[in-house]
Amino acid sequence: MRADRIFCDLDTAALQAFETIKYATAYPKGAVLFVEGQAPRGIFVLCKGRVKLSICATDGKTLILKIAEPGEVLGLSATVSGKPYELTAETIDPCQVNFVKREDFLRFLKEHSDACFKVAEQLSDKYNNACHEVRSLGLSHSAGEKLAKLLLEWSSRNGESAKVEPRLKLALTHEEIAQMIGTSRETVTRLFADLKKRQIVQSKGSTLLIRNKAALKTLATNG
Amino acid sequence: MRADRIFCDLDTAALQAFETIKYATAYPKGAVLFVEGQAPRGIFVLCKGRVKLSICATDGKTLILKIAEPGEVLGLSATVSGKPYELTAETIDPCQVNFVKREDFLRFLKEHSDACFKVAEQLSDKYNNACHEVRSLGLSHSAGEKLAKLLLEWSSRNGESAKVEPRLKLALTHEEIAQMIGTSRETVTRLFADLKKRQIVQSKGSTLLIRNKAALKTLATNG
DNA sequence: AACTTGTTGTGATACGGCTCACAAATTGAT
DNA sequence: ATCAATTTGTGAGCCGTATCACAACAAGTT
Repeated sequence: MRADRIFCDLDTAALQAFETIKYATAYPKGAVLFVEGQAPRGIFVLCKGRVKLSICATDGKTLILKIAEPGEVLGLSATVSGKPYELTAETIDPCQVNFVKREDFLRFLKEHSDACFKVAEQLSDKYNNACHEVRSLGLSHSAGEKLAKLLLEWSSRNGESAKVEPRLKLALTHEEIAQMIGTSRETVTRLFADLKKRQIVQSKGSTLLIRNKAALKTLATNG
Repeated sequence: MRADRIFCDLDTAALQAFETIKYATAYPKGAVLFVEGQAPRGIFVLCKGRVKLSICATDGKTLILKIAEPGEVLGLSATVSGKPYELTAETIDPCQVNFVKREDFLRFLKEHSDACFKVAEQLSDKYNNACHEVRSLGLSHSAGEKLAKLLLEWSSRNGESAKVEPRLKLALTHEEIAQMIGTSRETVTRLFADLKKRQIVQSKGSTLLIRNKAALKTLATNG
């Protein structure tokens, strides 16, 4: 319920102020919170559900940057800088969201310096992630390398990372996975086929079992 | 001299505080301010000269993210978040830099909320740029498209953008340009040859004349 | 059970761009 | 002016992967 972690450990005055300016809202699956290029209306604190963050080229080609989880603040940098949203946010589950209007939020930041500092930290994190994305995209990892990285990252989220043979749910289609690593759907299908043939992974329904984590790590680091 | 623009329009108290914690330093050409992966020592406010910001893969492949100009604050997000520097900063001119130690800077931010807000804005900008980079890398623009974009961006910096046939100095080698758009040196050479053959650009020494801006723009937008 | 719709598996083909290997042209030192 | 070092120009070949075109499933509908 209280998943707006970022603004949680503020002093009570700030917390109260935040309560008065936030709008608790609910969105169905598939709702669009904002679209890249739009003028920033405000921030969205994700409390429940997942949100797909993506950028999209004029020709329809899409790159999924990340699947945001509860606790994340969306639209923060655009709201702070006043520049257009740099990406598109679309719910992929029913979501609960706290929305704060831009003017309210900016006033809130100026009046509560500890919140402002938290925001700076948050923005640093986002920048950090973006840099990782740039690294993975720019230093031309092969598609196979990027898929291996993605699978390892996913397995580390589910608390399954410690296990020798981590298990994970593939909640995304090959098409979406392709959009996450910047390749085509067919390539993803072929890569999975290859991983299975080489006994590195094994799938039962939508569950994927990593049978050879070491091999996957090798793939993730060496071309 | 007073090129640390970001912290310029603060109240006098903050300004004074900043003066006491900054170290004015000078670096020769080729000096390394920080390396990706290092623990953050503090921020570097670039006052004079240019700094090359890059990330580097284990195999030596390098991607130049940007050439920072005076006024830019380097190492900001790492210093705020405490995570390692996410890129490498190396001077390509003799540079004058104001350095502020991490602890001093964090204290400064907590004591001067307007500075903190400025930092949040600055970080938003950086995040924005990173997103653009992601877009240009991820949505697989062809090498030609990216080069066209780069040339247009450069011509718009020199105040030459208004002119019908902007002129610009190519201060970088083909190799470095290749590292900026994530391709190989040979490809850059071939692309330039092609642009010249098609009368879109023309070069005299290290000066490049854009003869057909419209064509270049077409290249930059349509694959 | 028959159909529609969305996903996945797989071949054939084509192309962009990387690599390798030199040659030609600059640039800078002495 | 000469020589070394760097940068640029260009060909040939190769590899990864995008694209196209279907076939094989799966899941839900009526």
